[in-house]
This record gives sequence, C-alpha cells and structure tokens, in this order.
Amino acid sequence: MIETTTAYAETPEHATSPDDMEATTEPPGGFARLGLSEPILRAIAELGYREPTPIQEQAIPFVLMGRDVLGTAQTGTGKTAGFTLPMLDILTGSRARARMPRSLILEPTRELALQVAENFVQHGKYLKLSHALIIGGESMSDQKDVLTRGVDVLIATPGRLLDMFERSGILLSDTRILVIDEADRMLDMGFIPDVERIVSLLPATRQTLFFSATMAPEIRRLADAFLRNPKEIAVAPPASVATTITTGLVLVAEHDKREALRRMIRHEQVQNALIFCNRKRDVEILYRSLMRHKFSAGALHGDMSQPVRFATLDKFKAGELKLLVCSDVAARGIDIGGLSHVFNFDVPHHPEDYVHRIGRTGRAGLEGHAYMLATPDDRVAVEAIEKLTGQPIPRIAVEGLDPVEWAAELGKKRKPRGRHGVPSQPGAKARAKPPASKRLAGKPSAVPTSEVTPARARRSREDDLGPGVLGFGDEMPAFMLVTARPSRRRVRASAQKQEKQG
DNA sequence: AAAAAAG
Repeated sequence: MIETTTAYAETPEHATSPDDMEATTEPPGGFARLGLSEPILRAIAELGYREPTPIQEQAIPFVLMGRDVLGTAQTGTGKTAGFTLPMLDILTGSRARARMPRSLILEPTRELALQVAENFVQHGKYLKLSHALIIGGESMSDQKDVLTRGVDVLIATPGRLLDMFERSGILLSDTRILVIDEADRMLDMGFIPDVERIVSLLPATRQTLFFSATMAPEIRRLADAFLRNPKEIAVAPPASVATTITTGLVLVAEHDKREALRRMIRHEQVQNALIFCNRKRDVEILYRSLMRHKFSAGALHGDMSQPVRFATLDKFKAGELKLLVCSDVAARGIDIGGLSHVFNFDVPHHPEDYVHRIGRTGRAGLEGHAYMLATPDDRVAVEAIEKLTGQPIPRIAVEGLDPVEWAAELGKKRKPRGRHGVPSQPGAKARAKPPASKRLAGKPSAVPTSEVTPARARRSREDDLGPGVLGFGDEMPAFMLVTARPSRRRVRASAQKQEKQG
C-alpha cells in the first residue's frame, strides 16, 4: 500500500500554541462556564475538548437545571456529550441500589449503545459511577450480574431491556433521568411501541432528554407525550448536506459496479471509507469481492454475531481496516473520526438514508467525499435524493467502463420474482420477453452488446459467484454470457442454483 | 425493498 506523505506546513513546535498548552493543564474555560463540576472538567480537558459545541452549550445548562430537553441534532454535533456530561454531574454524589438504575439511555442500535457507554467511561473517569450495557446478542447473565450490583447509568436497546424487565432483572421505578436518542430512527425501525412501554415503567416525575435528527410531525407528537415543558434546541437544519462533503454520482451498468468501485477506491486518496449496500447479502458479496482483490476490508451488518460486529468496528476505528462494507446498521450515529470517504454502492431507497449515510464523512470540518454508484434502474431514487437535499449530485465518470444511460421511465419496474428470489421457470412466457415499453422506447441499448466481451462477462460473473457456471469450463457458450437484457439475471440465478446443488 | 432489534 502506498501512503501519500504530506509535507506539513507547520512543524510541531509551531503547532503548539499557548492555547494548547493551557488546555492540557487547566479545565477549558468554555465548559467551566456551563457549570460542570471539576472532575468532569478535568476528564474532558484530558480528552482534548476545547470549547463546547453549539448543542453542548445550549443543552448542558438546562440539563443541569433539571429541565426536559427536546434536541434536534445529529451525531457529530457533540450531542452525546451534551447529555452525558450533565448527567454525570447530576448522578454523582449518591449511590445506585441493586437492580434499580438511576438513569436510562435508549439507543436504536447496539453499536450506538456501546459508543455512548464508552463516552460515559471517558467522561466519568474521575467519578465513581457505574454503568451497564443492556443489549441483545450477548450474555444475559453477565448483564444481570452488573445490574444486581446496582448501576447509575443504564444504556440499552429496547428489545433486550424489555426482555430483561420481564425476567425481573430490572426495576425502573427509581429511574429519574431518561434519554431517548435517535428518536427518528427508533420510529423508522418500529421501536416506538417498545419505547412507549418502557417509558410507562418509569416514574412520572423524571427528567427526559429527547433527541432526533429530524423533527417530523410524528416525532413531535412523541416528544409531546414524553416531555414536560421542554427546552427546545436545534443545531442543524434537517436533510442538509454539509458543504464540506464533495459528492458525485457514477452511472454504471449493474455488472460493472464492483469494477467501478475498485477503480474509484484506487483513484481516490482513501484514508478510510464506509461502503453502504442496501442488503445484507450484498454486503457479504461485495466484502468477499474486495477481499479477493486484496483490499483491506471488513463487513458489518445485523446478521453477524455481536462480538464480530464490535470487533470489526473496533478494527476499523483503529485503522486496521481501511474499508468497511456495511448495511444501514452503520448509517446513523456511528461516530468514526476522520472518515475520508463514503461510497454508496447502492442507491438507498429512502432519500433520508442518503443524508444519514454520507453524514458519516466530512465531520468536524474535515473534507469529506461521498460517491454513489447508480444503475439505469435507480433514476427515481436518485431524483428523490436530489429533491430532498435540494442539491443535484454532480455526475462523474469512471474511466474504462461501458457508458450507460438511465432506463426508460416505464422500464424501471423490477420483474416479479418467483419464490426464493429465483425467477419463475421459462414456462412463464410473459417474462421471457422484455416489457413492451422497453422494446418500443427506441433508446439505444444501455450496454452495447458488442462491447460486452465474453471475457468481460465471465470476469464479472466470477467475481460474483466464484467459478462461474459449472460444467462448461472456459468453453461457456456465448449466449449464456451476453444476450438480451432479461436473461442475464436468469443466467446468474441458475448458476447460483447450480452452485448450491453441486 | 430492506434494514434494525428479542430469541
């Protein structure tokens, strides 16, 4: 791997300003002004925090006052410290009783829960507070043991928390601080009934902090139900694309996607990148493909075991992995410092997901890059994204790939599939021909057949399926490799089927 | 259309 060595404009001596000197020895003035106590100021000074971010500046004093807070903010705005720091301050001084956590933080994903827990450990370094992480996929008895000893802060995903409650492992009657984080995502994922149930188990007299990246009407209704006279705080307009992110869109044929991605990765100065796929199985396929091509890559999606999920994320954060192929499990919240690139290998179906995905880069004022691959079928989804963000995504070209154009409007529909994702057998005659609209459209074929050489097609398939169609060796009949469009998928599917059987 | 979270 070739590392680009940058000539630094400043020598280390020049970089050490009086400001830096002061910050390492004394609490940062900005945070002290917010009313945080000395042990917390010391911890955050050691972490290198200088000045509070806007959300911290606005939220911390009100949380310390015991007010409810309704915050519109995404991760990367310093939101987490905005609630952990004052919570630590409030909780310090008295002790937790067995199985009666004094505060509860609800997170939509396990990775986010872990991240918040790490924040508590760092920020509470000089305090004697305990926490428990209550999430699925890991030993319940270990989690129970911690709870029995008594915890000040419980950080949980809703499913496991309720499970634990039903098994009488937890009493929530003394939980006087509640944080609902990433409320919009909880809503998207259908967790709201669980959240409502959990809230009903908490005392009515409590302090509630409610955060969401957007404040859609449904979210606001929830906030109204959970909060009392909240202080409202907003720091980032929803659905905006930060100006520090360079975006680009590559229109490419389906079978060229992996090749296009590899070329982009090699061409760009990629420090570390998230690569999003829409489906878990595509995460696996792309991950294996990148490994075969000797990239430093890992994979992350919700069907992987929890220890592997955390271990992979750790490695990626530590820089041991350069690329992380992932599903939308990583689209929101996960805070990875200095991510240079986000690649959307698939166009997300929900335009908001695009905003969340690319929001993983271009953070903390650093330059970010967000490139997306689109196939001719993705036109509608791309237009929806551009409409939402109000910014067209500049079209960029990747050298050496077949030029393609958007599919005709009526041709965008996917062919219905038979059971198990395998197209119905040829007997279903309606499917043997392209839709009439396509034949009549008069557009040039998206991929000129003459340019799809058997070698190219074979390479593409091998990338996908390993050895290719079994039984033909290198003498595979040309018709199986390049024919009219509708059959390509069928050939692949049958090859896949053959491989499974053989 | 699919992802996440309780197994």
